[in-house]
Amino acid sequence: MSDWSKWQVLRMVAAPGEATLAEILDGGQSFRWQRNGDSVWTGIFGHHVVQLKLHPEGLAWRQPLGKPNVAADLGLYLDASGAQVRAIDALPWRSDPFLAGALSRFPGLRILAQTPDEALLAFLCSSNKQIIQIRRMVAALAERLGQELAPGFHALPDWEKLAQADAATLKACGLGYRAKFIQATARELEQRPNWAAELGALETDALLVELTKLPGVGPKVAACVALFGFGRLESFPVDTWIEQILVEGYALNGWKRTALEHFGRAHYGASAGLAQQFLFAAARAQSKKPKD
DNA sequence: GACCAGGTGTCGT
DNA sequence: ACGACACATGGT
Repeated sequence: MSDWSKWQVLRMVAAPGEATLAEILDGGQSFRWQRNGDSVWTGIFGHHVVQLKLHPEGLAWRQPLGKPNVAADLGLYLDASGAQVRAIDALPWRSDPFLAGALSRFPGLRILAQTPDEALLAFLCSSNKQIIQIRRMVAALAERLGQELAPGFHALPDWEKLAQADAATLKACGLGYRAKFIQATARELEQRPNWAAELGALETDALLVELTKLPGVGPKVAACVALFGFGRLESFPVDTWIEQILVEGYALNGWKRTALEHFGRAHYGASAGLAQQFLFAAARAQSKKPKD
């Protein structure tokens, strides 16, 4: 265990409450956060280790002693300035009661500003897995191959490290058949240390095309990497949850995933990905309730 | 033991 | 282009 700094306050526009904070940190966009006993969250973003807890004006945070101050980076990561509040207001909730219902359930919900590398590695692990299992795979990769940032806390490994990892190590991370996708993508990207900047210069549709060329990256993973890693709020990932909730909410029986992705981007517009995050949260909350 | 999991790649038609 | 199936592993 580390020694921690004093708690400090990060002021936030649209500060989240307890349920929304849980959805932000453990709702399937990032897989690097864990809830400790007393509603304290411990997580890693970039090369920073942080603890968070609720605060009326935003969030309280602290970090291991002796590290560069994370306040500025944390504010960007959590969109403390509330840029996404305006993007949410631009969604068509005034004419769409179904969307309005989802938005009202999780006030303060937002997209975290992960790095492209983190989003790509995590969502390469995501296919055909539950969120808790993805988190364990990512944690295992960090622990075995990532740089130690503070006692017991590891950054994610870079692509070079992943490309060089032996099969036994990857197998021990519980990746299953995803191990070969991760290694193949790592071997491409270790040759392209500037890949994120290169792809980041592209328009979103071109970005999606390029991401899909990587082994193990199909339409859904590409959309997640664009949304969560490159901050493309118009990107609209369609997974089993979104498929189900769109079909039910808009009576789109028989629509396939590519068609639903087009529907989402056309109907929700420039911040369709944000709408997606609220719908995803609402769908999962619904399924946890007892059956009616 | 069967079924499913924030899908993708590969094969049939 | 569309549908079915295999894929590794573990259980919100």
